[in-house]
Amino acid sequence: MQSNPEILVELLLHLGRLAQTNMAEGRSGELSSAQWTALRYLDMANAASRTPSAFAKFHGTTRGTASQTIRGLIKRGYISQSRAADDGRSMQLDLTETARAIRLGDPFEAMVRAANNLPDAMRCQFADILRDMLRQVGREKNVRPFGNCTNCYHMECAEGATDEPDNYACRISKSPLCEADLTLLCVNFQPSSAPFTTSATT
Amino acid sequence: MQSNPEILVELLLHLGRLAQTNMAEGRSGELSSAQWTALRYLDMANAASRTPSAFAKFHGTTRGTASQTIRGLIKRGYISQSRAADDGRSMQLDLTETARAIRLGDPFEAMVRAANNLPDAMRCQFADILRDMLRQVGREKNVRPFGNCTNCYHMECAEGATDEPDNYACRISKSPLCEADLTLLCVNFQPSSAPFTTSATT
DNA sequence: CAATATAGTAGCGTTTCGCTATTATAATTA
DNA sequence: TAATTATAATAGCGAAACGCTACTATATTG
Repeated sequence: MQSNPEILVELLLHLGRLAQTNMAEGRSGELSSAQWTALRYLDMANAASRTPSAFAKFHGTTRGTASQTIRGLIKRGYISQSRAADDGRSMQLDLTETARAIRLGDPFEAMVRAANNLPDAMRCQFADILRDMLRQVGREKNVRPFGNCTNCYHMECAEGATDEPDNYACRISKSPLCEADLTLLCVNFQPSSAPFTTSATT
Repeated sequence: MQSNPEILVELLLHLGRLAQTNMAEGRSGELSSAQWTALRYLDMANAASRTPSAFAKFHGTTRGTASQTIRGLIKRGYISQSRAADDGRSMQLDLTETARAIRLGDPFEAMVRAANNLPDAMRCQFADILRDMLRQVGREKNVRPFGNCTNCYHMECAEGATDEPDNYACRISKSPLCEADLTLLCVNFQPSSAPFTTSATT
């Protein structure tokens, strides 16, 4: 009935606020909104993207702030930190088992349940619309999108390829991709259809 | 294609973050995210709801924080403050003309443009889904919904009513409603179908 | 008229976040 | 190979946001 775009966006923001706050406990003893976001991100990102810098890009903040957010999680034992194998500057971040356990208490889960209650078709369309808007807003604000290998410009098929996942490789990391990698977020993602113009390099 | 609910919610949060930050200017000289939200809220709310307390409820924060957010806007001349006519404790907040002018620079407008680009039917469905999820999450987190008179439990028709808007009245404010009021957000909103159980009274 | 509830605000401390170095490692080039 | 430039991470500082606890003023209720 109502299709006023301003109200629509306000609804979306309202939902976003609601998803990040846990009314019950006044944030006491719990993690901050930024820290929950970091945990979720690290759970969704491939190895090359589990670094403070990549999270900073994802979260739209500075490396300094990201580093600080992560420090708190390390102190609490939710993240383990190690030097990256291929790049001595990078820190490799990984969720600990404790972190996976508390993920269930993420205030964001209430919204996951709500999304699960939607009929399948509606949920698919919902996701499509969100992706479309994200693309539009991202272009306007010069923010690089995140995505996974399945439709990434940098993915290539080995010659004489069959459908075996082992036959896929990434031109950036110069390494073959295992099946699990294909669905994980990657900081190097480039939409295969329309390569992104990196005009805004900070 | 993908309908993983977790990714869907993450998309939504990502979009919300993007909508609230202006990448160009490093937040300098501009308003905070909370302050933009206050300006938008005050522009959408009816007179009875343009108070610090009502905004605090809407924004999911405390009266103290809301008061502080608003203080900054008053200092900058974006909000005028006066005693409410019917309740001597309440402060009546109103946007100034200056505020309406700068509303155009709200980082949130990029998303309004994106929403506007959606086909009409899709935008309507999008809004419906958002409302549905808001209802679900709100119920789970015990947050009262905001809405307008059009489907509010407290609205009543005068006897022998025609379709003239003058014939509507609000049982809470005990006053007739002018046409403009009908579409504005109200802190006293109660869904007409399923009255909300106010079990969580702070 | 007394007791209780609500609206708003001030003040304090904590936390978050952005910004500016600074250090360490990679990549590039002379 | 040596020098230069770029990138990753972090420390430290300051500003701002936020929650919490009074406290005052006005309404409402018994």
